[in-house]
Amino acid sequence: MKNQEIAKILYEIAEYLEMEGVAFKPQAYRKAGLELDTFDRDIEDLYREEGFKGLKKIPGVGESIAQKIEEYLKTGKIKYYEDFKKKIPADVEILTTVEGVGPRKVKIIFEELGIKNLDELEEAAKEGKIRKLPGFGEKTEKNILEGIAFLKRDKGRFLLGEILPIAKEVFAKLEKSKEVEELSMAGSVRRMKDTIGDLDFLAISENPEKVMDIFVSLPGVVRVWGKGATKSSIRMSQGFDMDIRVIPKKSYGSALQYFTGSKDHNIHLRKIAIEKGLKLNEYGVFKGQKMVAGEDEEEVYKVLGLSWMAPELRENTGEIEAAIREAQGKSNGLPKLIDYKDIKGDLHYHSRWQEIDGTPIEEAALAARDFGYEYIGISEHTKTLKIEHGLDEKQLLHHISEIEKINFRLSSGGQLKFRVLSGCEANIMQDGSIDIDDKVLARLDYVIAGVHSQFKMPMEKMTERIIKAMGNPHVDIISHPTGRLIKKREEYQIDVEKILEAARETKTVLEINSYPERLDLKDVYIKRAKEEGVKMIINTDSHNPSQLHYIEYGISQARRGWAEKEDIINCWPVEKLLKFFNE
DNA sequence: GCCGTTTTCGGCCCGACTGTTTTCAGTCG
Repeated sequence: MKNQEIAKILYEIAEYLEMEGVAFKPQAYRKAGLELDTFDRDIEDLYREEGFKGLKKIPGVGESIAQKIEEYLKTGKIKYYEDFKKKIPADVEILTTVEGVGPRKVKIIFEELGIKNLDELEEAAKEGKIRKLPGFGEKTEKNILEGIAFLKRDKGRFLLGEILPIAKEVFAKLEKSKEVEELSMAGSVRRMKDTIGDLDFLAISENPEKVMDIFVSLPGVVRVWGKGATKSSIRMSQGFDMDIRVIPKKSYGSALQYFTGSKDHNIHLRKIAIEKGLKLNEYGVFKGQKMVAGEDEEEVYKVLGLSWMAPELRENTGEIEAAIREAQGKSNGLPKLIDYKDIKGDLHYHSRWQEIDGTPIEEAALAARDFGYEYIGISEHTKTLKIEHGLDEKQLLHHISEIEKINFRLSSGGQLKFRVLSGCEANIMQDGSIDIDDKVLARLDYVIAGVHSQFKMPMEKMTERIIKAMGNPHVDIISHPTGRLIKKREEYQIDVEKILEAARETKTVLEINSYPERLDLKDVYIKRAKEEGVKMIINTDSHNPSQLHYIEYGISQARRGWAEKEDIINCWPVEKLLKFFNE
């Protein structure tokens, strides 16, 4: 589809227009780009069938942008855009990712020094050339160098699983202070996004300056970016930034709403406020001079005609419309999201057969019981995954009998209602076959299958491969279905829609893997799976008991994907689960 | 450049902070 190609060009035109200091046009191009990016029809089909008039039906696309899209579809180029590139041949997209550098600054550094990319910018900054430019100074130059170093090191974002534990620690420390009356996390960490740029905290305090003092002297602070009366910003030793704002009590709810975002959610919400003759900002909802809501987040949504919704939903992907329907008592309102306490067991646990880092089955079972679960499934790797000491058929049969013994031991005395299930995580071979004999698969309580080799197959082949595995009657679950490793490895090339269709037909469950660098399925696919009626399971892929808590990350992604309790099969009791697998 | 039950012109989300300037532009969230 050319939708994304054209969207990208529209975004870039927006940046160029911003460089020129043109008002309002950048927003228009950005809006059209966003609409095209998320448009569910192939733009070429649309143009073929409905022509120029069809293009103008896309929201945000009018006469002028439609002409440019038409030009691209006919010639593969847009002259307006090519002219910009010729005039300013700098990589705007990359350069503006540097903290403190926006389109206007890119224009200046290009026109004065001919800088086109990050390396050239870094060199010029090191040579002290940047500080001499109009509107720049020593500090800006230093910030640019630090910004580039940061980008090079971490690409600017951190895994939810890296950040959340630290966030909770900092939260506990700040909360203990007498000066802090009320404290919340905000931003992407409150929305539980899979990666986090920085951490945002909001507080109520009689003594904001003291809170700022405490904040900038937290352990682990390596730099103070700024310290104002109500806002401070710091860099932590782990490399990420944290912000705090002290908010007046009467505005706390609207500030929480505002700083939780997402940005797109907020823009949409503000437009609704305007339509109602209200003004929404971080200080409250106002009718003229009069404040009509602000202290309580739920009230802020209510006066705008919406029901309150969980932060995980706030991505402007339909939750606002759903919250309006909810508030009006209509059907098709907000989803009743799976709760963080709804999971009854974990079916993806690797134990001692791996020898390297696994722990024995019984230890895992007791840990899972203490974690509050009713069951745990031990799913060892299988034989073709040599590096993980995968089990062969004979060892799998031994695995089953050992689990039977453990279940017997755990239930003797009769007081313990806990069950260990025997499973495996078998390999989907290149041709879609499973590396373990069907007769042995049939003896297990359940079978997970996953792709662990040959990741770089063409889309058609990879899709076929996984669909064939789902067709095996013994395969119940597909683990980490897209294979992504956040910041490390792209998804496999697969046709997600076809996979969903096959999963529904074969009643195969798709895993939501909670491992911090996986979170696979990701939120948008979870939402699609739910819409298609495909069942999912949230597993941790733990290799020892201390990883069982990863389940929180998986649940958060499920919530971001609008999943409800009935969509997730490990919210079920064990009998229902086993019956489902047997069918 | 787009849009419209405030409709074909006039408005578009908006406030805080930094670093530069000497009253404010640029960037960020």
